Amino acid sequence: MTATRRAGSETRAEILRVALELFTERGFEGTSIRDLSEALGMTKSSLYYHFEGKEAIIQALLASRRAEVDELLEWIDGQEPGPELLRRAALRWVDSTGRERILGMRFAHANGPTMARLAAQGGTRGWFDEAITRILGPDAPMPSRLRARMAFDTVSAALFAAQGQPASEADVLAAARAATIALTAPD
Amino acid sequence: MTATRRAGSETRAEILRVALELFTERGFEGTSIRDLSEALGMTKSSLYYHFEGKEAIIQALLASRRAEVDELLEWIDGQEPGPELLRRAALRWVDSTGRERILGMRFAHANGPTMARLAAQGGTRGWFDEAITRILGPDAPMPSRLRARMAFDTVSAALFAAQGQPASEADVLAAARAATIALTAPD
DNA sequence: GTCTATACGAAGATAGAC
DNA sequence: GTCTATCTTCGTATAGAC
Repeated sequence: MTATRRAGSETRAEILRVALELFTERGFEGTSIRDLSEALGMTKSSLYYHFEGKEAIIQALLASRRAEVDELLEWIDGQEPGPELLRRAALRWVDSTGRERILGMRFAHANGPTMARLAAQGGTRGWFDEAITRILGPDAPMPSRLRARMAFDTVSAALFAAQGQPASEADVLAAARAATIALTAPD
Repeated sequence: MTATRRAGSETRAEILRVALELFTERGFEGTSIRDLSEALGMTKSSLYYHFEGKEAIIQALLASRRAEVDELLEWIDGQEPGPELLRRAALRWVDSTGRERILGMRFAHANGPTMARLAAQGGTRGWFDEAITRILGPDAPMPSRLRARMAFDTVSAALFAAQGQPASEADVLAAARAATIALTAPD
């Protein structure tokens, strides 16, 4: 935030990268600090130098995800409201999906209970609720809200559908895009 | 299978019921044998009398899920192939969703890595692949396969979308049904 | 910043009495 | 079938040297 500082915590970034990978593959609870430190080629203790604990790592992971949703919210605020805003917003979200976000989604998917727990305390939950309320208005009926939410979640759904399948990332994103369009078709 | 036996394992069923609940809420890895036995009002040791271990419990849970997919496969085999079979089959699946299956889906969703692990060894993975191959034929391109799979998975997706939302089960099923229809619309 | 060593509790699982 | 120990392993976390 305060511009230039010393280079310093490159290790931190590396830890986060590997943690995201392992937590996604084996789940948060299924990954021990041991596993993580071994994958990083350092000892557990060194890990504790960089992060207060396992919990701090997942929180840091979440924070970087949060930024993307904030960007979406800002974009929505700058748009003209209207019946096609939902599709435009959802497609914008889907089309801006990159490697990191895919990993984040796989992660979220692989860690349902953990995410729910963090949501309960922190403020994870509601990131998208906020977006949907701004698009549909505060009085939209639940079925519409659910359908809108599903239109945003198509990448996650396509990822799920592709599990165990020889599907490329491009296949997944294409399926997601098509689904978003289908789910936001006018009645 | 061999018809009437002594009443016996009513406890087994009770264990499975509670296990499904806890594994779904807290995740498989996040639920200890302790937690489970306490929720059941018995000791860990008693649990071990009924099941060989934690792993055996989850396997039993999976087996009962398997039956429903088999039923779907059989139904598909009895149908006339054609371009609308996908929609009919997917709607049949969605419309036959009951309490138990919803729990099973929440469970699967809450336990991604565990499910993947079981899939790798046992034969979990591929239950739906089989159905989709029978419907679309063995040569269907990947994007079509993914989309078809997503059409079956709408309940799961709607459940995900409804997390943290004051949505009723009816809302969820309605959203799922609408999504299945949208996803199986003819080009 | 990274290491060795270790404390401490919780987890899965078993033995054997009732 | 259910209980009371008890074993062993693994997990998070800390102390303190280098």
